[in-house]
Amino acid sequence: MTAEPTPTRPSDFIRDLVAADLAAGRHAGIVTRFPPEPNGYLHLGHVRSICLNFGIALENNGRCNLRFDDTNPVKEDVEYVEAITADIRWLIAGWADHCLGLKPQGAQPALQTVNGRADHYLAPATPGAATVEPFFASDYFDRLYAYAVELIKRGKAYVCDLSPEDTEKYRGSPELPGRDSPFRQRSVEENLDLFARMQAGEFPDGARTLRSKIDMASPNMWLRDPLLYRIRHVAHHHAGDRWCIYPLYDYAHCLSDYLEGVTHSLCSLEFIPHRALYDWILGSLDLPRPLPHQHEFAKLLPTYTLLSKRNILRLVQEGIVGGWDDPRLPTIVGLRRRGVPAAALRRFAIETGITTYNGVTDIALFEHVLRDELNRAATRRLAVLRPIRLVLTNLPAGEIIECTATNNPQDESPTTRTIALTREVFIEADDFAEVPPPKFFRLKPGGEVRLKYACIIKCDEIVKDAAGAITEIRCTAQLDTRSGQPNADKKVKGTIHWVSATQCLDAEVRLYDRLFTVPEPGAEEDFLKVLNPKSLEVVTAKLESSLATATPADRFQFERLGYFALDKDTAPGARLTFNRTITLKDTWAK
RNA sequence: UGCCUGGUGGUGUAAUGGUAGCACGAACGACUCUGACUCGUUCUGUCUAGGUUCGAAUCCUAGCCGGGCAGCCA
Repeated sequence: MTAEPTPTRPSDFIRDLVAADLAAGRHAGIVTRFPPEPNGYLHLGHVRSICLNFGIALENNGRCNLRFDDTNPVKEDVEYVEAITADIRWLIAGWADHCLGLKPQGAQPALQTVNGRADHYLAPATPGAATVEPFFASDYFDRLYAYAVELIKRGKAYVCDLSPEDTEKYRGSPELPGRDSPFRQRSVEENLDLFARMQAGEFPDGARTLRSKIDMASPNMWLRDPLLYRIRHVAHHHAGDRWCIYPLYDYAHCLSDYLEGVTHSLCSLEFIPHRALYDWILGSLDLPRPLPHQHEFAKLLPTYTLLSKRNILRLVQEGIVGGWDDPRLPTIVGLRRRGVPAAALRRFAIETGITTYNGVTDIALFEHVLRDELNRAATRRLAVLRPIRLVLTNLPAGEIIECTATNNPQDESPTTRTIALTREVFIEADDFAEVPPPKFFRLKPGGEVRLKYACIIKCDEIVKDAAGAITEIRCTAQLDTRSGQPNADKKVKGTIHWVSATQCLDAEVRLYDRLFTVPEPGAEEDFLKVLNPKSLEVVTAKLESSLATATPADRFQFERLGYFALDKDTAPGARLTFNRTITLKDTWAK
């Protein structure tokens, strides 16, 4: 008997719970959902939720609906709908694309009969359907309205005329019970009439609300007759101008889940007190299908970054970064522009696990998976960020020595390319020291070093300008140490990268670093005071000429420096612009 | 003085009454035509006190400490 190869399928308390529900026959299949509000961009913190929801769908042959939780038109915009949809597609591409739940364009929940009772259900689009779109909570406004009428008829909801200020006063505080609204005992007929008139636009914003009738003395604040509907005389980005009353999150969310046949509604820890309300609303209606259930897990909070929309917005608005897709930002668009592969984001989310404990995750773990992904995938190239001229005095000008370079040593059968060694080359300024510190393996006066893929050179002379700055290093090339030559196996302690001074490209290279200098900038009194002044440095680098054909999809390792990707600022035919995604690990303490 | 949650190395997690393990990190070493990768060694942990039990991170009691809850936001 041979052992089964054990796939590293994640296990956590939510997956256990899903498995248990399946085993108990509570659901025919698994449906999860990812419910962003279209009022900002997705960021690193969302990745855990996306990977959890899509991962569970994937592992159970289910689906994960992309649903916009768009119940607050004053904060939302179609711009975000499109950006978020694109981010999700990119993030799950090649992994869980087939689990992405979408619906036929314009589809609404359909009436059906279940066990002799009327019911509504919105089926997903069949795979490969021509015109599809995400789900929208706002597509359920008619249904939600009908459910609200039903709640009123059952004596479980009422129209309240209290002002926002009075509503707050009547609610009490966590230590003190609230008081019943003076409008709590209105008759069903009056409630029905008033609710219809709210919908008809007879009252101004804030004049009335529809509230659930639960328990104003509940120790759970979210059970003190929470609001179901408020009046907002504004048009909606998706639903148009048909409505002037809009449902609140708690009311819309559980019912949206139900209408879509969601089985497991996964959200973050702060919604724990809302769970009782989620269950109350669904339980107060006569719904024939199995009810969805809410389960909570801890948000992802990486160090050295800021995740809240408000804080990211401030960085954008104050011009500290260049926009929502600035590569220093933890937004998905920013990360993507920086060159981070989606697979690295997924691994980070999966490897940090799922728990109910709110902690911080060392960003070093992200950097580790990022380097690991890139190490496997990136094509090696030579580039010099801070060039210094080096002359091989025993090579005639104009002579070109072809050297063979490996494209990726991590490949099983690595391919190679040819690079040109010429009399004049550039090396990294850091790789030469006139007065070397201890254990300096690189080039120094009288010292030897290998030019990677070429030969060993010896430093004979330093040329300086009037100010004493080094302008040129003069060396002798030991051509018999090239690969295939008799002395190819000669050992030297250091190997450095280089590019031909005559066969190279100029490029703008943007060197990014962490945006903040402290692990938890969000805990500072003012995070602007802990900004890393060196989060971006722009240099003009010298690249080997094969990089001329780089495309945005390529991932490169500039040897001994780090991983780089072409930036979208690169205009066709113009000078190349590269972003540094992450440096190579550097264990040589400087 | 309310209710809801939660506490395992520096960090993230596993162990579901039976050897406290894994990963990141850090330190040192080996290898190296990338001071990368890889490999090896080492480092640090069950919040506290009682109890149940042959046996407790796990169950019970009490305490300590942390997070959350009073938007017509989600």
